[in-house]
Amino acid sequence: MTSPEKTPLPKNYDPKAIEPRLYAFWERGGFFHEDPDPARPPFIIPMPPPNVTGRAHLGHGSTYTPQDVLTRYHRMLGDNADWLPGLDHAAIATEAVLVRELAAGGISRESLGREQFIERAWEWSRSTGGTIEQQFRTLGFGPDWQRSRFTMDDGLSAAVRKVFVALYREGLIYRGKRLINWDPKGKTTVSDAEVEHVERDACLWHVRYPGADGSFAIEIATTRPETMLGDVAIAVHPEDERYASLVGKMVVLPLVERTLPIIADAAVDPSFGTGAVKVTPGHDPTDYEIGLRHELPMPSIMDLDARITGAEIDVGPYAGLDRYEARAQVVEDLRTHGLLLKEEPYRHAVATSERSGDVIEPLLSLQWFVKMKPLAQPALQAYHDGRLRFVPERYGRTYELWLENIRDWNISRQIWWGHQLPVWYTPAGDVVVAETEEEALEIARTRYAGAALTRDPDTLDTWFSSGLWPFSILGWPEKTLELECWYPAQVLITGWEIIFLWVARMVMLGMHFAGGIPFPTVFIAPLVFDAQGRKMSKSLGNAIDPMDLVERYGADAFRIGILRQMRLEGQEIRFQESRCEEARNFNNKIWNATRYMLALPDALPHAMTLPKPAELTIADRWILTRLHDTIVAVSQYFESFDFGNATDAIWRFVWYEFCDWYLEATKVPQNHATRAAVLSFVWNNAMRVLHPIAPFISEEVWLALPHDGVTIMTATWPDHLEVPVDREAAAAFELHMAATEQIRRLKAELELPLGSKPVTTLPGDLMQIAALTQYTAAAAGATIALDPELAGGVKAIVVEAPASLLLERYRKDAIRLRSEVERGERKLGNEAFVAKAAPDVVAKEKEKLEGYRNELARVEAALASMGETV
RNA sequence: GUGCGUGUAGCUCAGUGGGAGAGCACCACCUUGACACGGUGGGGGUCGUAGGUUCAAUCCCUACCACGCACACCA
Repeated sequence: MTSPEKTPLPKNYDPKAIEPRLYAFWERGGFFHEDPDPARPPFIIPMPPPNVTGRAHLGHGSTYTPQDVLTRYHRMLGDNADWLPGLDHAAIATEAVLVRELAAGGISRESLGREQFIERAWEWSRSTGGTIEQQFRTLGFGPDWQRSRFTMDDGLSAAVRKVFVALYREGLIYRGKRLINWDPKGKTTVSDAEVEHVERDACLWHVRYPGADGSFAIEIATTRPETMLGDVAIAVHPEDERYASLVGKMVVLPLVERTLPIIADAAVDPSFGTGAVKVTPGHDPTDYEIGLRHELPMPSIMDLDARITGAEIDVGPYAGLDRYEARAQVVEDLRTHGLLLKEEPYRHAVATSERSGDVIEPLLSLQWFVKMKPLAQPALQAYHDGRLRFVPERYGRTYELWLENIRDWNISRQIWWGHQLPVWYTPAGDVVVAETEEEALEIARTRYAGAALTRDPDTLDTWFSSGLWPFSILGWPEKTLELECWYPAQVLITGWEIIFLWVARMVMLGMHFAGGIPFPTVFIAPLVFDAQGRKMSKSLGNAIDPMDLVERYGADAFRIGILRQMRLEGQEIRFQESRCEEARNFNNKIWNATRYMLALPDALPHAMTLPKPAELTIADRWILTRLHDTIVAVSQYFESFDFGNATDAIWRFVWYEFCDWYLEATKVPQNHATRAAVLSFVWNNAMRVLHPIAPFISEEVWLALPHDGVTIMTATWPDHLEVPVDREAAAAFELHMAATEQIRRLKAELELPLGSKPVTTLPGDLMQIAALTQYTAAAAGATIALDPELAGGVKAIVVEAPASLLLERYRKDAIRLRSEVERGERKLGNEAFVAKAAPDVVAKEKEKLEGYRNELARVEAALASMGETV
């Protein structure tokens, strides 16, 4: 391959001029696309499908960039690598947007009708759904777009129905009246996993319940006085002596004058409040459990609008009031009756809907559930026997704990956008579950001798369909080649906040239906917060749009910036935009190093042609050795998901080793003969190592230099075995580096004048140091000279300068060296140390002491010669 | 309440049982065959506190303090 034409490149790297062009080139070339190939090891990552309504945010930076990095890395390794993208229909979020839009036009969901509503939802999904995928392209993410799936696709919907019917027939899906989490704002149930307990300031009211026989009264404490309308008992702890004599007696429920029994139940904490609690099984999870144990009635006093209703039990004058109005009214009436004993400020965790933010209302309702224990068992087993592991490991505990305490999953939602339950009812109320309406009719005819069926209006929890993701996107239940080759995937990458909602459910459903764990490894990426550790949110105004960052610094800089902030054990990133700016500077550095190479008079030879080993200089050998080590390190960091260290390793190599030292060394005449070949070789390899992290600039540079192939995307991952290593030469060069730094320091401290004429009388290797330090012969009465006797291993630098300048320097050195010598002597004088420490540690200590003593002797001699008493 | 994580330079964070590190910020100097989105040099930390193990602790153990997070039916 010939050297590309040497056209001058602009001085600053301009990502905007390059990134869109390269992305289009990749997509047009079909480089992201892959077909199953049983002959090669698979590397599959199912992309967590972003909400169809969503937009890219910084969280995608920390969770999706690693997926792109690993996919690109494994593609270069030659694996059958594919990153499978898609979109989630985001039932509640989408429905909420549409309902809001309709309301703005004065239309209700019901007046529009289900069919129309769903048509709108489809339109809306189609029109906005492209946004996030386009944004992902801007970020350089390269999933296999041709395989993109949507959770409402025909195929995926069929899988959903199949799974539902199968679970129902196995008895793992059932319908029942249970206490569920009602979201009054979203007008739907939500699962336990979608309920968030938020600390809020509230009030604890102490209320007096008079005894029915008038001989006593009992005081209870509650945060929800309005629910007392649904009270069915008072409960105390069985061993609470204060109330032992009252158990079995009756009290009168204030305001509505119902008599309630006093019961004993261990769920009551005697130390809290008064030790006596009101029991409202229809509106509180604890009370519901107590109600079940004691076979208490469970009246509902609230409807789906969270208004008080007297439909099931007498609620006095409160019927029709909103729950908060009712609370205020009840409190006021209690006060009027003298039954309110105390009001104290109280801070506690309130159950809140993650989606709508509204306070959850526990309600008794007839809903559909998945029986989780039988599904959880194998999923736990897989974790325990190591088939499934988490990185970092501690997240496995989270997974384990949840599965051990798992409760049944409420899957029916009262919204329209989503997978409608494949459930029909006969006029008599018989339940028919089938994959299609035809099948349902058939069942109804044969089993119930009727054909009039009404379909259940509810839809499934969004997470039900995403729980099938790793296999539904591969064509399940059809026996496809994809399923055969690409299931299970190799890794799943996501944030810890959806370990329960999504990860655990994929494991359970995958094991149950697809024949095994969906992925052996789950990498939990850190979540992104602002620099103060606060969650990024629109309302706080601290949210950073990744598109803005790309605009300012380029996609590569965004990726590098966020990857460098990822630490293996970290659970959060306190995002600093400055990291992206630094990364932009880094890219500019790469760009200019490339410009330097292209501007050299030497033609850059083919990238894989190195000079004969004997011809390589120590600078060449050093940078090649460092390249070798960098390839090994980055590969290992990728394999262990340590993206922060991987990026740092490349950064160090490119900037501090290649640019700061090697490029400078190529300006020294003794390195001229070999530099073009070594530069070409090293830079070609470095770009390939960089590519998974910074796909654009690595491609642009790689294409600009001698290379094989059409795109770096399909180039091979550098093989460290092809990079010559010479540790001895590398160590020698490092001595030169140390000497160079020493001289620079002296020059800076002594403020010696700069010049441009290199000294030519120094022996071979020292020339290099002289050149790197811009060393010049005597000027203004000062000279720095290298001790030529020490050429093999530079250890001392002779400085001649005006005594006044040197004196201070030597005094400082003497102080430092004396303390070092003292430290060493003390350590070696400690018999226990010499006797018990490892021999090599002792030997090293002796060597160090010796070195310091020699140096000190030199300095003291110099001081003495200047008339200083030492 | 239980569990987990974190506390190292002004900031964000690496790191190791044997002389404390990086980037940014700061100070000084420098336009040297690419880069001022640059180069060179420098100042700055009792490694949260108190004990313990060890010849040796920033690192291991214990307790405590501070912060963050998850789980939990304290109404």
